[in-house]
Amino acid sequence: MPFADLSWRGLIHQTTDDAGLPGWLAEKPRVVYAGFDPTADSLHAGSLLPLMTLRRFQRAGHQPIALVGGATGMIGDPSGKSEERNLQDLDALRANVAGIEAQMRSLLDFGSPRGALLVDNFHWMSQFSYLEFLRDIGKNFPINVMLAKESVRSRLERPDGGMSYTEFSYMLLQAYDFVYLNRNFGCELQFGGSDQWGNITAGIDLARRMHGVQLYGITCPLLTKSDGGKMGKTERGTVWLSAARTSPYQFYQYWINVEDADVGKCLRFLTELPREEIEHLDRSTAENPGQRESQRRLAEELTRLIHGDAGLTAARRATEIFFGAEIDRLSDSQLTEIFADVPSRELPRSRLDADGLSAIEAFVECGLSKNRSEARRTIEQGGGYINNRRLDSIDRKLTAADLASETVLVLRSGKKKYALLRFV
RNA sequence: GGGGAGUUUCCCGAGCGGUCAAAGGGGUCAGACUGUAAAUCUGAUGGCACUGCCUUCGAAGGUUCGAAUCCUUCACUCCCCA
Repeated sequence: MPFADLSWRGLIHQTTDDAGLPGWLAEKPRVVYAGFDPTADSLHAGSLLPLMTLRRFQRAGHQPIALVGGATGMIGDPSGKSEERNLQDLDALRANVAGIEAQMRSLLDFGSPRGALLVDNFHWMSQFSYLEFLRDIGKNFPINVMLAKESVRSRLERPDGGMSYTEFSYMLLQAYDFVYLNRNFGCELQFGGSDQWGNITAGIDLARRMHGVQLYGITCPLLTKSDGGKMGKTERGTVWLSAARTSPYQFYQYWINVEDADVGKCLRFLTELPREEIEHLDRSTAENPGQRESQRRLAEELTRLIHGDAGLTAARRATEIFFGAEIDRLSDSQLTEIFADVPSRELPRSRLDADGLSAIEAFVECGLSKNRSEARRTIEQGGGYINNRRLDSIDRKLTAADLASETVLVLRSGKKKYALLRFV
């Protein structure tokens, strides 16, 4: 049942047993694992795909294991990476793992009897001595097979090519993870992006050699944008799942702005919307692209999933206001939350007294205009707004009556460049 | 070592004694249109106390009522011949 679901969603790139897997999965609950990199204390948009897939398996009655690579993260997977990773120190890794775990709790059920597990391969990898690892694990890897792996070959073929012995060993570690999870948790299926194929099959080979057991692997296509860029990156950087790093508003906006060409794939890969609804949304995008129904639905689903109903409400409210709704009688805390990403500046409250602060000065003070000439120009051309109300005169003076909340004035230049002035 | 060309406002690039804050293009900023898209169109684009004033055309001096434009020296860049 999950197989058919994964299949129509386009999530199946390769499997180790096309014919057998659907039946094998339907037969009884299985244990599935996918790996995550602990390179930061938060997961990012790119982690959503494997995470959602684990969630699909769990909902279909299987037991998911999320493996964070505390050990492998120290090494770095050479697949598709441009350069060798900086080795991270232990404390940083520990903190990262803790942050990631907290985020996974909202997507996977860790509580019930056969609930999801979160494991860190540092726990078992750090127990090995070098000699033991070579003797027990290393001897099972023929060098010629390792060299033939895509991840290794492509690296060696590059003009600036080459990789360290450490990176070369990466696949042994990931292979052993699979064997370890099989032995200790009965895990029999590994899921990953198509770039993980070599590492997954390495694990399957190792299990067969060491224990004579048959394990399985599924890879999914990489989630890329139609223009070749990486999904989950903006000009301002990575889209994180942590609200502290990427506000719910920014997160929501990222998905709202997904290209028409990519939105169908995102709906299939990242949401749990049923097939009929997604197909309906596809038609809507084709016939009525201006409505952007698909993008709205996508942003809504993902924001709710990651940031909850409260996060979604906040993101929507921020969206309304960012796109021009008049700002009136709000509180400082509401404004601060909505405009969390906007530059702000404090001025003494006395500046609003008497004749008040000229609009031109306000634009310069908050940094929206470099100098008075620029501020004058912007306002003269109809691009100056206070609390989202267009300024109609360059002589406009601002007083306490213009505050949008207790102490805040919201300035805007053009369509969506905002700044705040706080009067304290 | 000899000969030649150049250095202009954010960038490219015109200007070669007054009408030059300096053409044109790019970029940027606003406006219109629009799907929070792309494209397009319009306006603006040294500063300020903004119908006026001040500071800019490699640097410093000089000629002139007046210089980005002429002269001198200096600095840097490029090309050609040795």
